[in-house]
Amino acid sequence: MNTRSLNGSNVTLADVAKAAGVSKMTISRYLHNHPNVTDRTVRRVKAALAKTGYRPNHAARMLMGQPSMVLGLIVPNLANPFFSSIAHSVQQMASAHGYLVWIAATNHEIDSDLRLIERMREHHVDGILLISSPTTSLKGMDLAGLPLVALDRPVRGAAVDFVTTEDRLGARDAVTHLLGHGYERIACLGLDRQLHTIHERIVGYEEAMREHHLSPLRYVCCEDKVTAVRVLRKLLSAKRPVQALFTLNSTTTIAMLEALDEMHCSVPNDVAFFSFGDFPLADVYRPRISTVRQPTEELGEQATKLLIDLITSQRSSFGKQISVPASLIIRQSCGCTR
Amino acid sequence: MNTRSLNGSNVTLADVAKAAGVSKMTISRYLHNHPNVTDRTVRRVKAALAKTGYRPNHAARMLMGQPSMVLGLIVPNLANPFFSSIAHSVQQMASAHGYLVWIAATNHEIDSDLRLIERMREHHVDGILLISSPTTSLKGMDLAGLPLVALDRPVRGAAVDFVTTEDRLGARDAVTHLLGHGYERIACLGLDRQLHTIHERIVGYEEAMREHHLSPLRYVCCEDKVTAVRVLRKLLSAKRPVQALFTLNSTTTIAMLEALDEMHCSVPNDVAFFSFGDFPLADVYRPRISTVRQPTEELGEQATKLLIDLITSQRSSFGKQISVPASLIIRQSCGCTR
DNA sequence: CTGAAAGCGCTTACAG
DNA sequence: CTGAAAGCGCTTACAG
Repeated sequence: MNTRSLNGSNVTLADVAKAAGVSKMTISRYLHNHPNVTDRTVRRVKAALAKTGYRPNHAARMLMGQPSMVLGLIVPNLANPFFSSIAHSVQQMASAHGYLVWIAATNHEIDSDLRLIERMREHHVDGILLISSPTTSLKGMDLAGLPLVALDRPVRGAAVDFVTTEDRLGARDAVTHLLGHGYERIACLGLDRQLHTIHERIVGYEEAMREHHLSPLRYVCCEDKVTAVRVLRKLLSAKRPVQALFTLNSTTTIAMLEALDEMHCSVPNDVAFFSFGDFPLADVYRPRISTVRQPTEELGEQATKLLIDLITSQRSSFGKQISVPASLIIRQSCGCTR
Repeated sequence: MNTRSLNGSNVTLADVAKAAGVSKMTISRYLHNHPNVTDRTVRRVKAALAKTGYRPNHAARMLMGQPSMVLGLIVPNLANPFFSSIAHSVQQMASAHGYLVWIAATNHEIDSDLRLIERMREHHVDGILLISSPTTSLKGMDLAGLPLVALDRPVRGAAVDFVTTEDRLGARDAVTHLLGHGYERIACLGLDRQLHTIHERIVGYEEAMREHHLSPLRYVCCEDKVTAVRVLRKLLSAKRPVQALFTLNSTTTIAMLEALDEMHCSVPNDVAFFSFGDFPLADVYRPRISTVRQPTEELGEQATKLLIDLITSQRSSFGKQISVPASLIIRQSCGCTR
C-alpha cells in the first residue's frame, strides 16, 4: 500500500489538466483566483475538478514557499481552564481571518516548547503564539523569519512582543478592596513565584499593603489540599490570626476552599476570601466568591490579531507589551453583603 | 523578502552535503538512522549538521509520502472542560508514541468538522480523532486512506470505530441510586437529545425508572440559568412535586445549581440532586454533589491507541465500538449522609 | 558503504 | 489568455 495516498486522492493537477483539456497552469490559476482565465475555461476546469475529486497537496505548495494559513499555539496544559479558554478565543479569532490553529501542549516537560516550536516550524506554520513555561529560554534559538507572539507572560531570551493581563494592578485592586473592609493581616497564596504572572500579582499585593503602611505577610506557595490545610491551620492559629486570604490562581483557590471546608471555617466571618481568577461556580458557591476576572477572551484575541499583523506586514517582534486590564467581581466572600 | 525562508533556515541537504564532503544521500541516511554509514562519516555529518544549522523541510518529506507523525484531533469546543481534558489525555498518549497532536475546534459551525478533516488531510496528518457534531455526516466523503477514530460519540454516515463512555449504564446506575433513596419522581434534564451521549443517558434514566415500575418524567432541555429557574419552578410547584433532579451534563448542572440557589431550595431536603459529570468543586460545594465520573483520561488514551494502531497496522476502521465504564461518586446531594 | 539520477506535485518565472 | 520548462528539498530505487 502506498502511504502517499494518505493525501486521500492521488489525483494531481496533471490529471485535472488532462480531464479539462488544458495545462496544469490553467488549473493552478483558477485555484488561486487568477483573473486571467476565460469563463469558458473556468467552466471546464470546474467540471474537471468535480469529476476527478481533486484535493490540493499542501506539501507541494509549501515546498514552493506558500503560506500554510496555519497558526501554532503552544500552551502549558490544556486541562487548565484558563489555557483552554485562551485556546478557544484564539481559534475564534484566527478562524475569522482564515487561519487554522494548531494547538499543542507542553505538559510541563522540560524544553518541550522549544521542541514544539521546531516541529511546528518544520511543518510550516505561518507564525506561533506561545504561552511559555517559566524555565524555557529562547536564547540561542534561531528565530529568523518566524513571527512569534508571547501570550500571558513574556518569554525569556528573546525580544518577543507579548500580550498579558494587568496582573499587578488586578491584584492590587483586590487587596485594596480587602483593606477597605478593615482587614490588616491578609495572606497571599499561590504557585511558584517564578511564574511571571504570579510574581506580578505578588508585587501588586505588596504594593497595596505598603500603601496602607502594612507589611506584606510572607508569600506562601500552595498547590493542593494537604498543603492548604497545613498552611491554613498555621495562619489561623497564629498569635494574631490572619483575617483574609488572597489566592493568586484557580488551583490554589480550589485547594483553599477545600481546606476551609475541611476545617469548618466560615467565610467571611472566620476569614475573608478573594480569588484571582473567576470560575463558573463562584457565583453560586456559599458564600459567593469575590474574584478578579481575567480577560481571557481579549487576551486570545489581541495576541492573535498581533500575530496575524506580524505575519502579513512582514514586521518582526521587538518586545512590545500589550496589557489587558482585569476587573474585580465583588460578591460576598470578601465581606461585602448584598 | 522570501517567504520560503519561513522554514527558518534555507540550509538544505545539499548545503550540509557540501560542508561534510559527502552526498545528500549520506546525510539523509544518517538522519533516518540507516545502518550503512561509517563511524567516520557519521562524525563528519554531525559536524556539518551542527555547523550549518540544518532543519529538515517537512514539505519535501511529505511530498515523498513519508508519515508526518502528526495526529489531528477535532473537538466541538475547547472551552468545555470535558473536551479539553480529553484533548489533554490524547496529547499525553500521542506524545508517548512520538506523535504530535494538532487540535482544532469546530465551535458549532455547520460542517466545520468536514472542512477541518479536509484541511488536516491536505496537511498530511497521519490520522484523525473526531468528536463530531451531532449534525455532521461523513456520508459521501472520500475517507480512503485516512485512519479515523470517533471519540465520545459515533459519527454518522460512515462505519468508523469509536470509543465512548458507557453513558447508558452510568445514567442507569445513578438513577437506580436515587430510587434507592425512595424518590419516585425524578426529573431528567440536559441538552439537545440529538446528541448521542445525551440520548444514551436519557435511555439509561428511563430504563432505571421502568425497572422500578415508574414512568419516566418528560425529558427537559435546559442550558442556562433562566431556563433552569423556569423549569425548576414548574417542577416544584406541580401537584406532586419532583423529588430529585438528574442533570445529564455540566452546563445543565451549573445552570440548575444556580437556579436552586436563586430559589433558595435546600438540597437534598427540598430536592435531591445528581449530576452526570464530575467537577473540581463538587466535593466542596454545599451540599457535596454526587456525580457520575466520566473516564476522560481513559477515553482519550483508548482512542489514541486505537488510532495509532490503525495507522501502523494499515487496517481500517469498520465501526467497532469500545465503551469505557463510568463510575458513581456518591457524596451528599443525593440524600446520603456521611 | 556511498552516490547520481529521477521524481513527488505544485508554482514561479518566462514565452507566446 | 494559455502553456512548456525549471525547480522547490527531499527520498526511492538503482548502481557500483
